[in-house]
Amino acid sequence: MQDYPQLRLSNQLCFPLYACSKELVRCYAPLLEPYSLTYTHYITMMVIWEKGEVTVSELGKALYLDSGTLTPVLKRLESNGYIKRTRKTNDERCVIVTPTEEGLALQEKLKDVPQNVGCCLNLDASEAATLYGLLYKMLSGMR
Amino acid sequence: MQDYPQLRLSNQLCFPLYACSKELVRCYAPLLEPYSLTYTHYITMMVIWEKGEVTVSELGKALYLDSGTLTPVLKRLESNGYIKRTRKTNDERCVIVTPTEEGLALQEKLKDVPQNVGCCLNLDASEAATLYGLLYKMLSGMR
DNA sequence: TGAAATTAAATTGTGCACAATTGAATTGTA
DNA sequence: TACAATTCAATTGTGCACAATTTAATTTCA
Repeated sequence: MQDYPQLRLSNQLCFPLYACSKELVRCYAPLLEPYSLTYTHYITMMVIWEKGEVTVSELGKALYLDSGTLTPVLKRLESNGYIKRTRKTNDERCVIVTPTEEGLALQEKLKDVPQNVGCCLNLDASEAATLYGLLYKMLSGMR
Repeated sequence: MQDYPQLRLSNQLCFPLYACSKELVRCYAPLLEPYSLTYTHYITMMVIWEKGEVTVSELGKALYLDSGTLTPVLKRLESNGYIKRTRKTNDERCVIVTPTEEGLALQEKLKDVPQNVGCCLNLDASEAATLYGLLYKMLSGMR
């Protein structure tokens, strides 16, 4: 049946990447759900916390997401009271996203999430660092 | 704005994993599209080629997917003529998936896909092997 | 200056992914 | 043997992700 070894699932690099990513996102769900956040909301908030104010396209570059994904995500974050969306006064095309007080307060509530997820990772610190480096190296060649 | 360093995007291991996975799936799209396949179809066919015949739940275990995802994927693979779906005669609950001639013939057509994707990876063989090992180690602790 | 080109975000349409539920078949066991 | 529990796939509902298109604002430049 299997004519080419390179077409075996166990010979793919892409597959464990795909599976790990999904499983890891699933680990976050129960930790974020109490705040009505999904994983995508969570990483979006990270960029907003860091930059203070950011346009949709800047968010897209940071997160590798386009407006088709971000627009509904941002609408929901806004309706949940975590962010404000306004237009730039000197360029009405751009939407500026800023955190609300409640959005900033999320940091305190979520500060233990990374550690809690890290625990179910089965990697030691040095392995995690190696993995991190390889993933960013790979990413750098892909866009 | 950023009160906790552990909540910075650049301090997450999950994020490059998530981004890499998405970008890599995107690399496959143009290579698979001529055969009306998505990435999910492609990895599903890999398991079918390898096992020759396989139930939906076996596919789910191999691919980390549930029937909610697989049922529509398998229906489409069937309507495209790549697989057959039948019920086990001794257990009518189970659906058995087998490749058609056309489904088997896909292997020849797709045999260069792994190499073509591998080229845009920016990793040498030893780095890829390290990454592979770490991802499977991580996966092993997650389910 | 004014038309063409570009840019930004939103919209539309398709498909994946998963939780939860359903319904049918099978298995376990009292 | 009957009935409860389990298993399997399908269904339902929600949300992400992305390609392609649209609409509006801005910029370029003839």
